[in-house]
Amino acid sequence: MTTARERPTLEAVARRAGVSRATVSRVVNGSTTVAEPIQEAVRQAVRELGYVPNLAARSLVTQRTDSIALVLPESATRVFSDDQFFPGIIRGVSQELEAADKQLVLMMASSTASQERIERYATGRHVDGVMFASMHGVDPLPGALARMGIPVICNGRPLGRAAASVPYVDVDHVGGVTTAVRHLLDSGRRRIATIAGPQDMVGGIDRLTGYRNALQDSGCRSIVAVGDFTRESGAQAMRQLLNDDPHLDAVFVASDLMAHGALRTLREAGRRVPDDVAVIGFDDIEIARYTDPPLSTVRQPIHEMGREMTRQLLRLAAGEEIELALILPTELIVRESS
Amino acid sequence: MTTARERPTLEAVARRAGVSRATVSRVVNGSTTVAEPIQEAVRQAVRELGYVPNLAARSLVTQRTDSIALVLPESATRVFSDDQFFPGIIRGVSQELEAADKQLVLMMASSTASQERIERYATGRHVDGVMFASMHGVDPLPGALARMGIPVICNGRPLGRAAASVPYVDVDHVGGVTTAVRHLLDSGRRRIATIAGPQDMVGGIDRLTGYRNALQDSGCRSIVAVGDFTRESGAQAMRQLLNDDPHLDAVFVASDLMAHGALRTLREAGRRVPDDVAVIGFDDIEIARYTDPPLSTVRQPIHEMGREMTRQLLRLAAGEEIELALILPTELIVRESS
DNA sequence: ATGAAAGCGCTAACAC
DNA sequence: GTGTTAGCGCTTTCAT
Repeated sequence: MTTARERPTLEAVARRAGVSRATVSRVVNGSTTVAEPIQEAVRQAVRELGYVPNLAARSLVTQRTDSIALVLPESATRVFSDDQFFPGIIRGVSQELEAADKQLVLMMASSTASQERIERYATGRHVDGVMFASMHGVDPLPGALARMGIPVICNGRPLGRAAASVPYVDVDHVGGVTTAVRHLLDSGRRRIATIAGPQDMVGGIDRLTGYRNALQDSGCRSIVAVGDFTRESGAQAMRQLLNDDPHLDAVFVASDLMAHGALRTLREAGRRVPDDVAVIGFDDIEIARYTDPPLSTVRQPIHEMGREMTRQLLRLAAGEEIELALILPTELIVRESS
Repeated sequence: MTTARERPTLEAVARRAGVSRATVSRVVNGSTTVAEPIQEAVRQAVRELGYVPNLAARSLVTQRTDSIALVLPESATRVFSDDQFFPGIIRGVSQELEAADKQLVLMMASSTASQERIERYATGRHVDGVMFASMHGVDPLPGALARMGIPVICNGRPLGRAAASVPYVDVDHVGGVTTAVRHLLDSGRRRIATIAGPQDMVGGIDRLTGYRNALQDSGCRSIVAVGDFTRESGAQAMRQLLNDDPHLDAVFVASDLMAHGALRTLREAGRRVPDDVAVIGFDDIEIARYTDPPLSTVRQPIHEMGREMTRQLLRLAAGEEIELALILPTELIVRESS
């Protein structure tokens, strides 16, 4: 049943239609310089034989594959958690790729083995370009691929040397956080803590930097706990902060998911939000509108970032020059608690 | 920076090492019939030139690509929701593929355009085989690919004609549900309702069949509401059931996520679980252990199903014969409420 | 053990 | 407009 039945080639179609291979190729690829009756004859032969072009052969000569990889250096468990970052990026990417009629190839890589397989896959020219998102630490792969002449773009400024050579799309973490912390200062808060994100990810690092910058000018001291962007880590970090400074009156949390966990801890500890403690998150995920009280947050355009990243990569793959960095704006969303 | 710098070919490596292309090919592919000093010379040339084999050229001659597609005919939003089915399957698939050193290519297809792109991709021999999961309605693609001689396997019995020709891996929905409903009957319940899954998916259909079968022998009448496997639809369906029969004393819910929603509705309606209404779900997702009360459920081995499906596909791709259907057992998990 | 040579199926000049 | 031809980069007999 699955005997790889002889599949018809261009040659076979050409014979059947009584034309040359070149003509069949033209028709298949939609060239207009073929007489209508011949086009029809070819199409019929294609139909009768069930001909489908062999992509390997095609890309061997065209040097294109019309597919693009999105690499997520995360475990499947993490990618499919309730962190809305991943679906946001993927939807943005899919949308642009669909418009360009390119195929998305999604690759997750947690183990070293899978990283190597991805490297082979990309350097072997299986894809026309590679996008990276949710990167951790100093990843050598983007730089390595770029050096081999493969179009590469990162979501989030890459850490390490790659930052200077691999183009990226990111949001203005520092600006957004600064605005948020200033807002807290302006509303009279003085003991402003933060729950930072993982310090091996650029989002985690930059948002902590933003917090520190904003406080520096104010004379307030910084109070820091670190989470890993999960809800549970937010709850845990909040407990630690309350322990470190029971009198804190505000907290900036580097992700809404962590902020959600932090709200739970605050409630358990009998603190009223925002009366006793003001909370501002980051991401503007759906759930932020439904927490009690609704969460003020810094909105970052994740979906737009996915789209923009894709557009940039396609330009790169088309041989155009692009900017090294494209930074999208963030926006403080203040939600009055009811 | 992204000038697709001339990439070295076998030819170049051969010249540099002073051997023939054939010898380089042998070394690169790990043939043992090459003298050690020559092997070393070749490896050095490969290193110096940064040679990477062109996969398109290779698969043109070998007729293999060493990559396998997993097609999910769902939107990204759905795939990345909190339905734990997707990560379970994907983890199982990844694990087996990794062991076989094959690359996973994940493809989501909601629109017609993306379905066509996937068809081109697979028929164009970009992958050595295709797996389908979470299928809706009668999907012609699996059968079409199989007819072209492409190894195909489905997760869940395909609906329509494909059921007879495309091999699949599924769990024993009917058996599991029957056991569950019998358990309710045995514990004295007589007004047993069900919240069914979507009736365009085999899981939804078969679980409803199981429910009907089990009731048929008992003389109890069936009370049915239909959801779409989401939590919200479960809450909604439960409201309808309570409306249809305020005196129902049990409900079998076709997924734990819907059961979670149903529990909420029951609580809101002032029904005690399990005293007033017994609830049994399906899936045994993590959250079932933490609901109030903990949820009895039918466990299906999703991760194992992903692994088994992959193993079967790899056998198929290797030219072996496989069974048309492989059905994994389900198991009733009874959780005593505290 | 190594090399020569024949393709794999397709596209793209270049002729006509 | 259509056909002829020369590869794309690799593997794999078949000689040696």
